[in-house]
Amino acid sequence: MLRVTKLTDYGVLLLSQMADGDEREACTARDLADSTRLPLPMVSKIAKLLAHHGLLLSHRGAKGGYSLARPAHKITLAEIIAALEGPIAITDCLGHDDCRCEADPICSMRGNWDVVNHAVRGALEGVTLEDMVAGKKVTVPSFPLALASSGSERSGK
Amino acid sequence: MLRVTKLTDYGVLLLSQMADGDEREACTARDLADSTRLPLPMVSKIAKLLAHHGLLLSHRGAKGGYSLARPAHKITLAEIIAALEGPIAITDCLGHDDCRCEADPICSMRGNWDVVNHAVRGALEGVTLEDMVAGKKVTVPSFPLALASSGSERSGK
DNA sequence: AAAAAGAGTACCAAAAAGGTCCAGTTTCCG
DNA sequence: CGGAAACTGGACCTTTTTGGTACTCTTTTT
Ligand code: FES
Ligand code: FES
Repeated sequence: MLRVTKLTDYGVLLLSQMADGDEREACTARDLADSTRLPLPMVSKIAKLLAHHGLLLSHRGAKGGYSLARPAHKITLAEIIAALEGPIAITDCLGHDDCRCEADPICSMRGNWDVVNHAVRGALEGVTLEDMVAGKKVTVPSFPLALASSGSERSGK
Repeated sequence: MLRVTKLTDYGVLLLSQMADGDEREACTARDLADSTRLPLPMVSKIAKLLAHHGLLLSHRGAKGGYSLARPAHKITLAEIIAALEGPIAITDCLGHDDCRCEADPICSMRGNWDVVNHAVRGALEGVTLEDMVAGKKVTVPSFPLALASSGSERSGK
C-alpha cells in the first residue's frame, strides 16, 4: 500500500524520543515504553531490531538499556526503514533479482522501476532522525523534486 | 513494506502496453491479457479501477474496450497508484485525520511525516506513463533531492 | 545469589493482498 | 429481433503480511 509499517512508525517515534532527551546512556525499554505510551513488548521488539542493525547500542544486564549508536543527524529514515522492514524495494521484482524480466522481453520496466525506487529511497535518505525529533518541524525549502523528466528537464528551483 | 501492490505493478504494465501500441480505440481486456500474459480476471479488475478513476475510458458492448483517457505524458505514476490502492499516505496516521497527535503532545511527528509523504508523492508525480513505456529508459539527471534540510541546518558531513 | 535488563524466538489473531467467479448490462451486428 | 462480445459490480476465498504478545534464556550489576 506504499505505506510504512507500524513497526517503522513506532521505531521513528522511539528513536526520536531518545534523540530528544539527554543523550546519556541507559535508556531502558521500559523507560521508552512509558514515555511513548507504547506497549513494552513492542518497544522491546523494535529496539532489538534496531540494535541488531547497528542503529542502537544495547547494554545488557541490570542498569543496562539502549543508546543511539550514532548522533541523530547521522541516522536516516531510509536506514530505520531498512532495519525494521528490510531493504527498500518499491516493487516485488526489485527485491529478488530473478523476475522473468531478464529473459522475457514482455516486461521491460525493470530499469524504470529501479529509477523510481532510487528516487524514493533518495527522498528517505534525505531525512535524518534529527529532522524528525519531536517538536522540530521539518521544512522543505521549495520543492526540487524534478525526477524522471527524462533528459533535460531540470526546472531548477 | 513500503512497496507498491501487484495491482499497481500490473496496472503500470497494462497502461504502458496501451500507451506503447497504437493509440486507437478499442483495446479489449482480453487483448491486454494476451499481450501482457496476465490472467484475464486480473486485467479486468484493474481496468475497471482505472476506468473508474478516470485514467481509462471504457466502451461497452461488442466492439468495446478500453482506451487511455489522456495522452501518456499526462498520466503520472502517483495517479496510477492512487487509483489502484487509494491515496498515497506513507503512514497510517496520514490517512485518517483523527490520530491522537492532535490532542496528545506525545507524538508530534505528524507534520514531519507529512513532509516526507509529500516528498515521496512528489517523486511519484514526477514520473509519467510515457516515461515508463516499455523499452523507454527513464533517466534521472543527477540527484537533486535536497529534502528536509530544515532551514539552515545543513551540518555538512 | 537475586534482580534488572536485553536476546532470541515462537506464537497467534487480524488485516491486507492476490486472485477468481459470476450474475447483470450495454452495444454492435447480422 | 436475438445473440455474442465486452464492460460493471460485487462476492468470495486463500495466502501472506502485520501487529502484537509471551516465554525462556543469558548477561550484568549489586
Ligand atoms: S518481470 Fe520483474 S520487473 Fe519486469
Ligand atoms: S499520532 Fe498520528 S501522527 Fe502522531
